[in-house]
Amino acid sequence: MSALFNSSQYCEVAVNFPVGNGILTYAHERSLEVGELIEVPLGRRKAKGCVLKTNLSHEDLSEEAKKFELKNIGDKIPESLQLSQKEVQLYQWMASFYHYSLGQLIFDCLPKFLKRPRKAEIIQGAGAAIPFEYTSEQISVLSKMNEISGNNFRKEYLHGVTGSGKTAIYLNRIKEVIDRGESVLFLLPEINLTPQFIKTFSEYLNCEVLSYHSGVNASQKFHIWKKLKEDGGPMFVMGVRSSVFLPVENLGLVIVDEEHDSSFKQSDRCPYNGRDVAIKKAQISNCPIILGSATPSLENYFEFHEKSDYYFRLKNRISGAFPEIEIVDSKSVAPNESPSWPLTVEALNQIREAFEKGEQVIVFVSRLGYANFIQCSGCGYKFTDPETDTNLRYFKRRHILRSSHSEFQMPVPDICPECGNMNLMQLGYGTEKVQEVLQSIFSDKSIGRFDRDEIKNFSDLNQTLDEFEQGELDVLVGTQMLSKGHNFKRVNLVVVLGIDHQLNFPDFRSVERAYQLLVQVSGRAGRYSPNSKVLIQTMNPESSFFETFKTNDIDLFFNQELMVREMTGFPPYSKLATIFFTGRNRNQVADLSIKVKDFLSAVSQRNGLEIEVMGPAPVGIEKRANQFTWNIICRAQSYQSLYLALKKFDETVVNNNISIKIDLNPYFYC
DNA sequence: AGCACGCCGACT
DNA sequence: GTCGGCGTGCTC
Repeated sequence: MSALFNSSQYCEVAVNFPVGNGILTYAHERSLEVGELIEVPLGRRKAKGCVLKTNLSHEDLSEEAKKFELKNIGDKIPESLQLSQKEVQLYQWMASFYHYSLGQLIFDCLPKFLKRPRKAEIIQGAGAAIPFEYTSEQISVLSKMNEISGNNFRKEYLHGVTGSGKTAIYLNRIKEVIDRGESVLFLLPEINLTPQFIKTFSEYLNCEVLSYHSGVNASQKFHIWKKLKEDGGPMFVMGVRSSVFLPVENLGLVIVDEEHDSSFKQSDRCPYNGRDVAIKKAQISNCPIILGSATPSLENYFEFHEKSDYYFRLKNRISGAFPEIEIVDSKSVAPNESPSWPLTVEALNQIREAFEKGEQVIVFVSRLGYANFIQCSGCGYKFTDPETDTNLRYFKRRHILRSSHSEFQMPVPDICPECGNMNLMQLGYGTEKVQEVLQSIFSDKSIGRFDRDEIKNFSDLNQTLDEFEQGELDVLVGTQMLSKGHNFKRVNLVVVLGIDHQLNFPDFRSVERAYQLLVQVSGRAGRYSPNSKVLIQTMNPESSFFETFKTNDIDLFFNQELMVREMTGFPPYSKLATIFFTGRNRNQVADLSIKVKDFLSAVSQRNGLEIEVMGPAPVGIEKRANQFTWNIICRAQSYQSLYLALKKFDETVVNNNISIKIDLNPYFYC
């Protein structure tokens, strides 16, 4: 150690604050390691930080850093963890890709540090032999997978229709990695992380199995992090989006199931996509990643289909058959004229027939509650949420009006507060209404509901699924929650209501989403029968969308949709980024949006980046808790040009009382 | 994001 | 006279 003179050493620290990239320079005397979590002085307070570079000399510093009288770092954060080189690398990539403060990102992703964390449940897998036979199609896919040499990073895609046995393929691949002593990270949407699913894996894997989801509390989460840091033994970790940050050592395989699912996209804080971060994580760990789905995202279909050697396909169901698709014109049933509304006569007849055959029925409805909103027939007054100005949804059993966009709720009023009229109309329908209608028509049957309103936790979920399994329920009326994974033995009729809402949603992905939803919902019918049906009610039965859907040919759909995207210039033929501006003063928000638009257009022009900047415009819910939000949308041919322009923007645009958020690869286009 | 400074309204 | 409202500005 050269202790002569005041030859201080310096370090770069990613500090948990939202300005720029969040990286600041400090002096340090004690020895420091990259990835250490420390406290640093920031203005008149202390902030948390993560060490990025150590032992820098004065010459190593940037001109910017030299202008400051650099302060000394503080102590190590007590009870904290230390990040590995690979973790730091992943966060650095994310911060740069998503244009987000590195320090803030790290502390957003890490668990809360606690003195005495409560133990989380870790299951010891039984390692039983797989008792079922693989089909010839599964064997063929597995042998093609085995032909690929090496355990290095590569992106694989497993595209298998619903009921084709993707899980068995995963299981085979996972077993192989565990047997060689490495760990596996398996990401999936929360609604698919069912107890049944966890049980399946723990039965056949000969290692510790742990799951990470919203039901795991902060204390248990920290315990899991510590356990993973200390124990490099083979482990099977399955979890939701945020599990991608778990410090799994000796990672040998990453799987992202239901890759297309919107729940991999985070919308608040750093708006990352867990699937894309998982790809980067696999790359950093130099191991393969498998993306899987019955309904690939168009972006990934475009990337893999007929382009990749690692695109694998299962086209047949293990048992049962694909359901017949019947499109029914719902214009025949007018609201409030028929007691069966919103169900058509055709739907009711087929439900009755299913009952006569001793079968069960699933009715899919796109919305919750009893009515979408309540309106006064006298003066047209609508009951709205004071926070967001959106219509309040009517929940009959709870006797409340509730907002879908905030916590606001109120008792159902008897009279119109504007004109005193007592005739308040209920408009639109949701799951609760459909349940009531079915119950009144089939009074000797038992109609259950399966939505966020009714199913609040694992135990509700298990109970309702058990009741359905046992035949105590004849019908399940449900939302998206019903569309994934479940394997019902006696369901050969699925009725779909409200798909028009999905199709008419003003977003370039609305058709893709509607298609994915229909495929997933259809996947619940005919898992064990050659004769099953999906009945779809729509106001546009002649639409070519349904013609395509009826063919059961997903390649046909994808090719049509790709043509539309190419003509309109949307992803995968372009890359998008949305920039949000939020502030209390509407004019300032609008002015800054315009300034930034002009700035980005000029940057693009000057550097030949060919970026199209659309907007600005207020967002769907412009005013929220007294804050206004506007956005602009940037469209480019490549990530590179988008990156360059947004980097210039980060470096140049300074704002004081308007907060700015960049959403790269936004999921919603509005 | 915090946190302090600073300049105007109404309270013991 | 001072307590406190939240606009403005800065953080290695």
